[in-house]
Formats: sequence, structure tokens, C-alpha cells
Amino acid sequence: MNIGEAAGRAGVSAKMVRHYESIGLLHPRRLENGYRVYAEPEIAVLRFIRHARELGFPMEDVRRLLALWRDRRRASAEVKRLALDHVAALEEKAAALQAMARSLRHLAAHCHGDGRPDCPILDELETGRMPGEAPAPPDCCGT
Amino acid sequence: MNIGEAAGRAGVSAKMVRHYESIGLLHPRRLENGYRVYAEPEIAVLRFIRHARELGFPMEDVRRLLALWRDRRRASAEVKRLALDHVAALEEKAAALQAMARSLRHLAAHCHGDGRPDCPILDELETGRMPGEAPAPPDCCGT
DNA sequence: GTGGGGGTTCCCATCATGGGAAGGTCAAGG
DNA sequence: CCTTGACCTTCCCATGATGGGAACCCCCAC
Repeated sequence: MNIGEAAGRAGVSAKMVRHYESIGLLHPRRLENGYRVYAEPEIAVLRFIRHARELGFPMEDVRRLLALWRDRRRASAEVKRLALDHVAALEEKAAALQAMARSLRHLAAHCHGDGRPDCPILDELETGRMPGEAPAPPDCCGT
Repeated sequence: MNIGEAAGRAGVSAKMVRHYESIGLLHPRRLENGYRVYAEPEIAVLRFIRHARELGFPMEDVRRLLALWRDRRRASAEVKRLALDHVAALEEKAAALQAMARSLRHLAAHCHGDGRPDCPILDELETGRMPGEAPAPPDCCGT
């Protein structure tokens, strides 16, 4: 099977298949003309990578997960630790994004949103203060 | 004021100050020796940029917000639209991250996490199926 | 005049992915 | 047999925002 078909069956782009190979995640056989050849085990690896990426694992974690997957003597504790560390990272990022969304939604709620120029959103960006917030004392934290 | 002091007062790195200049967000005067010179208006711009970045706006939005901020005849509706579009983007990203976290947490909850090798997390990465989920019909969607 | 702490430009790296050029290969069909 | 088109190969470049670092210049205090 050529790279195009393999990529299609695994649900990733041929470009990324080459990339995964270049970082050492799989090692397809080559024909004499240089073409890469894939069979079921390689497809399985590519699908594994895709699923891990869909769960947001960075490539470095994917590499470790692949190694654990291949190691029949792995301890599931290791996999679980990797997963839970990643869950913590995901939740931290999600919380940060939601905090931004909440602040900005609050600001937007105070903005007329009409033809007039005054706008608490721009005010906040200028001053770093939310609408109605007390001015910082003059020697505050450098903002 | 030199770039180091300006960066410190605005709460950004000197490196980023130069970068913001390179993409046209500010245009500090230069001394004969090539040094950049900053005064209060530039500091205000840098703080504005920092606050917008802290709310997660991409630089392209920051550029637009800066233009609106400088335009005393702006319509606050434009600012509000930018802000609410960004809120939607933030919430979409946050939701995606949380969905990943939820799936992964669910998988991890089913993993013994001990010295044994069997692990529903690896199983899901291999098959794309959550624990207990029915096998897909043989001609399913290519996964 | 020298040392140290700035400043300047330029290049490279991140992370995962895509775009595209230049060229080789293969299969089908006229 | 030759063309055409689809596919493959490698290599370079770009993203977005940021940091690291080299090589070099400048200024002030001692």
C-alpha cells in the first residue's frame, strides 16, 4: 500500500505520515523506486497517533504512549499517569480560556455597541481596569 | 526612555517591543546612535497590546483594536463585535479542550493504574472506541 | 581607558501542520 | 511507443507569538 492510501485509511494526511516517520514514530519499508510501503501494522500506528492527537496529546506524549503500547510488559500506571497529567494540562488551559471569555463577555455586556465611540472594552485595554473598578494606587504593580 | 525601561514599565519584554514595532504597531523615534526612544504614548500602546494579549486576542485583532482605539470617531459596535467574536472563539476552544479532558478522564477512570499491562486508555487509542462501546460496523467511517 | 550593562540586527527554535516546487514513477489509453 | 495524469520523492518555506543567542556597537562610571 502506498502512502496516499495508507494516509486515507488512517485518516491523516500523507504529509503528516512522512512527518511522523521523520520523527521516528514509524519505519515503513521502501520499494526499489523509493516509494514507502505500508501494511496493517503501520496503519494501526497511524490511527493510534491520530487518536492520541485528537485527545490533545503533544507529540512527545504520543511518542511515549506508542512506546508503552508496544511494550507488552508496560505498567498501566504509567499510561494512567501520562493521561492524568495531560488531563490536568487540558483543564488548566480550558480554565484560562474561559477566564478570558468571562472577562471579555463582562466587558462587552457593558458596551453600548452602537455608533457612539465610548467603549468600556477599549477603556479596559487602555487601563487594565474592569468597568467600575477602582483606580489602582499610583505606585501599583507596574501595569 | 530606552527600550529596556519602556518594556519594564509596560510589562512586556524588550524583544516583544521590537517585534511589535516590526509588525507596525508602533513607531518609536530613533536617536542618532540608532537607539529607540519611548515616551508615555508608546508605553500606553504597549500596555494596550499587553492587555489585549492577556485577553487572548490574536495579534491581528490587536492591530484592529489599536486602530479603533486611535480612531476617536469609532463606533463601539465594531469593538463589541470584535470582542464577541473572540469570546465565541475562546469558548469554542475551551469546550474542545474540556471535551478532550472529559474523554480522557473517563478513560483513566477505567484504568487500573497498577503494574498490569492491560489499559483501556491504550485500547481506545488503538481502536478509537471508548471502554464498553460497541464495535463499529465493518464499513464504518474510515476510522 | 576599561568594564559592564545596555542597545542594535540577524538567525534559529519552538509545535504541528500545510503549501508548493522540482523532479521521478507508474498505469491507462490513443 | 508515447503522452497524460495521478501519484510519489525530497526540500524549502510559512504559520503565531515568543525566546535564545551571536556578533557587534554605544555609553557611563570608575
